[in-house]
Amino acid sequence: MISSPPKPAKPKLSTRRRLIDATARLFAEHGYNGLTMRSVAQEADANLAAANYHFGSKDALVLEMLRERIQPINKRRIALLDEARLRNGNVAPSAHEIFHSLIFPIGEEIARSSKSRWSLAQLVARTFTEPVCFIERMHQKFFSQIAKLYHRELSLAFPNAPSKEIHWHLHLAVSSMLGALAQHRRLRDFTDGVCSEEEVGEMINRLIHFVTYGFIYGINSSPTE
Amino acid sequence: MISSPPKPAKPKLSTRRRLIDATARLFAEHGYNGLTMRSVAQEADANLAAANYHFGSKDALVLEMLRERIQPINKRRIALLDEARLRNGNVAPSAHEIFHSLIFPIGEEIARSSKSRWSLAQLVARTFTEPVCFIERMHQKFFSQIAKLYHRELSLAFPNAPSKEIHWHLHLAVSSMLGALAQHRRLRDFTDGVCSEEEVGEMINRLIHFVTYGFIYGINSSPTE
DNA sequence: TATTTTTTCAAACAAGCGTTTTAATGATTG
DNA sequence: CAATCATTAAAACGCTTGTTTGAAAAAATA
Repeated sequence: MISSPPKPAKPKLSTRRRLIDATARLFAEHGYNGLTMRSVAQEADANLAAANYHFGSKDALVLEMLRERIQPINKRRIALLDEARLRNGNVAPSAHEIFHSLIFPIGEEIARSSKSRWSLAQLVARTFTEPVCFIERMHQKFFSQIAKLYHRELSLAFPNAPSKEIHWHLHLAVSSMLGALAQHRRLRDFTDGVCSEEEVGEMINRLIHFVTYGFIYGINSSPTE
Repeated sequence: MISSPPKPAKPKLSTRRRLIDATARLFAEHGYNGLTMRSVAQEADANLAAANYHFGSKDALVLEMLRERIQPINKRRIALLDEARLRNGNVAPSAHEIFHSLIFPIGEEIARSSKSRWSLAQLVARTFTEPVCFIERMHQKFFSQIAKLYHRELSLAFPNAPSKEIHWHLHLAVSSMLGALAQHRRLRDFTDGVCSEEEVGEMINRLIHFVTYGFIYGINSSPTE
């Protein structure tokens, strides 16, 4: 009457897919040490040995999950930067456009995954907090080149600012972004119930402005004091 | 000839003291799950059972360590706020004074503990990242009242700003502070070796300005997108 | 349909976990 | 000195961890 006969309305994704998604949820919630192969198997409704069969080890499983989540965001960042450059007639994007391209894609991704909205926020934040060695190396691989790209872009937007000051304030901007994402789920508690975690879009918009102003006015008054 | 006879130049702190300090180091580096009673005992040069004897459980040990580290910082914050209020003749402190009082004490504490400088930075950051329930409750106890204090203070400094916007931007400011502290040890990597983790004072100063500007200009352009 | 390959499953492995226990030590007090 | 206390020490307790194993099931290929 409702569901089609061949498949019971729930196609049930592949075991591999379910394992990765479960890993993302559990890694975001409990971190690397708190994530256990048994919890992954249970969350993914799979056998304990399945994860080791498909990925070889816990490390490889988490690494693959991170790669899958991070790469599209970085691609979107570069796309937004290119858009802005094109829109301005190949002139350097403004600070606001630059930080928009840096922060907005994460907001998009958080909003896209309607289930447990702030899961990705937690995940990204964890990536920067977890001290595990292979994650640090992975960071080096995934974020060092895009960090250089943004430094280059900001140098064009602020031709009079010393390179070191751009480094300093880009670091502060990225740190603010990660901190805001990491703290987002505590928003309600922290604001005494006034602000809600549901308003992801509001948060991202305010964050972009906050970071942009901090950067612009911070870099123009940096050597003094 | 050099050392006084009664004590062998190294007084060797009490077991309790060594256990707490070791807990701080290991908790900062590995988080709650990564911290093991065995590693604490080894780091503190104490017996495995000593921690359970002195504190009762792993939870109680970590809680006591956190309390000992956090309370003096919050007291210093309130003292700096009172100083500023007094200096201005009981007039509300400025945004810069407010955020100075919020952020500077952590910088002081980080600089004071010369050994492994960014240990406290990591520790404070972990406190906000770790999802363990008892830490969340502890946060509620230690930071909810001081958050209300800062909201009140900022309401006086920005009498025309809606309360909700102050909540939003105070949240962003605190998140930025924590993010910057958490990311501080990655400063060198992130800035391609240009900025060094040794310059804690520079970092704190720039952070205070960054956050102050982000708050001031963010809150004055908040409802309009 | 028969055969090969891929995937699942339950069980077991050694290692590490927080905690408890019991005995031995050290210091303090009578 | 004797006795009471606080502290340390080593060993063991269940329990959970990541990983491996070998057989069963399913899917794919011929």
